[in-house]
Amino acid sequence: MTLVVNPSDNAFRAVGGPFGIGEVSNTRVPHAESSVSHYASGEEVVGEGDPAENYFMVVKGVFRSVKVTRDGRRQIFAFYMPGDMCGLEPGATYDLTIEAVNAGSMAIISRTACRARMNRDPQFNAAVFDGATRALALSVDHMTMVGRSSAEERLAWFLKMLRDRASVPGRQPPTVDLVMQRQDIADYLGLTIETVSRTFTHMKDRGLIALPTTRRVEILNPELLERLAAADRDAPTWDRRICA
Amino acid sequence: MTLVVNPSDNAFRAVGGPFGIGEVSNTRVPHAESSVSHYASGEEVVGEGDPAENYFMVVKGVFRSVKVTRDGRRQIFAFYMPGDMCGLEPGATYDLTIEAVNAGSMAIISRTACRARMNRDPQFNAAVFDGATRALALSVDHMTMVGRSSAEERLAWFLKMLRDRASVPGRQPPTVDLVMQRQDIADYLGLTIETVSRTFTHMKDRGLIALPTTRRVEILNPELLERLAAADRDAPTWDRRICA
DNA sequence: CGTGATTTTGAGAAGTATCAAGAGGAGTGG
DNA sequence: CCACTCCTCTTGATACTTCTCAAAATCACG
Repeated sequence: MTLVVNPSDNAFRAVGGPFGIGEVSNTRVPHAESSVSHYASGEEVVGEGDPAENYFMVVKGVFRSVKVTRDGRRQIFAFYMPGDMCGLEPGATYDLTIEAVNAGSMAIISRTACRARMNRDPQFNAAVFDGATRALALSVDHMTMVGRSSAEERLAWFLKMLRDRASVPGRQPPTVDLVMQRQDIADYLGLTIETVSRTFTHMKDRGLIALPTTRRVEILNPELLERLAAADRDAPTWDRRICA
Repeated sequence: MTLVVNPSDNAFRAVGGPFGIGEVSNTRVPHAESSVSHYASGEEVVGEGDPAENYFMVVKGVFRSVKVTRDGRRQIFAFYMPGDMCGLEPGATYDLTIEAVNAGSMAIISRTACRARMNRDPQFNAAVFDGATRALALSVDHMTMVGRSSAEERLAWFLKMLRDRASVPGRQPPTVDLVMQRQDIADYLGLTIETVSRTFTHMKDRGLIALPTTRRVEILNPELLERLAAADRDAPTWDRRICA
C-alpha cells in the first residue's frame, strides 16, 4: 500500500501500490490541508536553511535531496519517486535542499496539518511513521554501500535499485531509464563523475550492460548485476553461485 | 526535553532536558508497557533477522547498530547513548544488529504498545516521530561525511561528535573517552583500522590532540578540530540526542 | 549547423587498503 | 609480583583504486 496524492482533489490519500510508506487505505485529508505544486526540471522545492514548514510527497517525476558544502562537495541523500515522502526534518529549518530532477509535481502538506492529522487518524499516523522508518532503513543500505563498496558494486546497486523501483511485482523491465545525469549519480554514490563514467564503460565492456543512449541502460546480465549489487549487503546464500 | 526511562518504575517517561527527541513532559507509560534490561559489553540486543517486536531506548551505556555482510565487511550505522531510541525499523525483522559497546541497559517497549500509545498520546507520538526524523537528519550528515571526506576529516568529525554529545550546554570537556575500540571507529567512519590508527598518530604529531591512553583523547586544538570536522558540513552544533 | 553543456577518455598523482610484523595493555596463573 | 598469553593497537612497505587535471567526443538545443 502506498500513500499517494490524488491530483484531482489535491489531497493526500492512501491507496495500494508496490512501494509505499504504510498500510493505509481509504483515508483522505480535507482539501484545505494539502495542495499540489508543479516544478520544472532543476527547480528548487525547498532550500537548505528555509523554514521547515511543510512535508512533501512526490506525485509525479523524480526529486533529489542534496547537501552541498562550502567547499563545493555535494552529496545526494536520496532520490524520491512517486509515493515517496520527503521534507521530514526535525529542525526549524531544512537541512537538505530538495530539487526536481525532471519536471514533476509534489503534494504539499503543512507540518502542523500533518501533525494534527497524525494525532486524529491512526492509520495516517502509522503510514507517515512507517515512511520515516523506511527512509531510515534505506539510509542504512545507502551508507553501507557508500562506506564499504567498490565503484562497480555501487553502480550495480544503483542500477538494481532503479530497476526494482520501476518494476511491478513479477515483471522486471530489462532496461532502466536514467532521469538524472552523471553528476547526480556520482554524488549519490560518493564517487566522481569520471569514475561513474569509467565504470559504465567497464560494465559495457564486460557485457554486463548496454548503453543504447547515455540515459538508457539495458541490463544484459541481471544475475551478475545482482551479485555485484548484493556484494556488501545481506545476501542470498552461497549456493546461489553464478559464474561470471 | 528528552524522552527518558525512569529505571525505578520501568516506564518510558518524558521529562525535561537540554537534548531530546520531542517536547514531551509529564506523560508516562503504564509499567506493563516497558521494561529495562541490562547487557554486558559486547552482548547482542537484537540480531539481524530477528522478528522486529520491540523498540528500545538507551538508559545507560553505549550501544551500536551494525550491519555485517557475508564477506566480512562491516558498517556501523550509529552509536546510541542514553536517551537515544533505536530499533525503529519498518519491516517484520530487524535489518541491523544492535549490540552493547560497553555494559549498559535498555528500556524495551513492544512495537504494538508503542504504536498504541502513539495513537492516544499526541505528545508521545510527536516525541517518537521526532526521534525518527532526527535520526534521519543525522544519517544525512554521517553519509555526507563517509561519502565525501578524507580520513582526517572523518576522525575530526567523530571526535567532535563525541565531545558535543558529552557536553552540557556551556561546558565542553577537553578530553573525550572512547568507549568503543578502533575497529568500531573504523567501521563507523568507513575506514580501515590501520587508517584510523595512522590518523590518530598524525593528529597527535600535528599537536591537534594528545593520547594519554589509547582510549582517551585530549583535544589540544579545538578550533582546528572544528574546522576539519566542519569541512564538509555546515551545522556546527551536535545538540541532538539521536545518533543516526 | 553552430554553441554550450554533458559525457567520455587519458595520464599521472594521491589517498587509502592490504599484507605483514612489531609494540603495548590487560588479565591470568604461578 | 612477575612471566605468559591473548588481544588490541601501531607502524611499515607496497599495491591498488579512485581522484585530479586536461582534453576530446558526444549530445541537446536554439
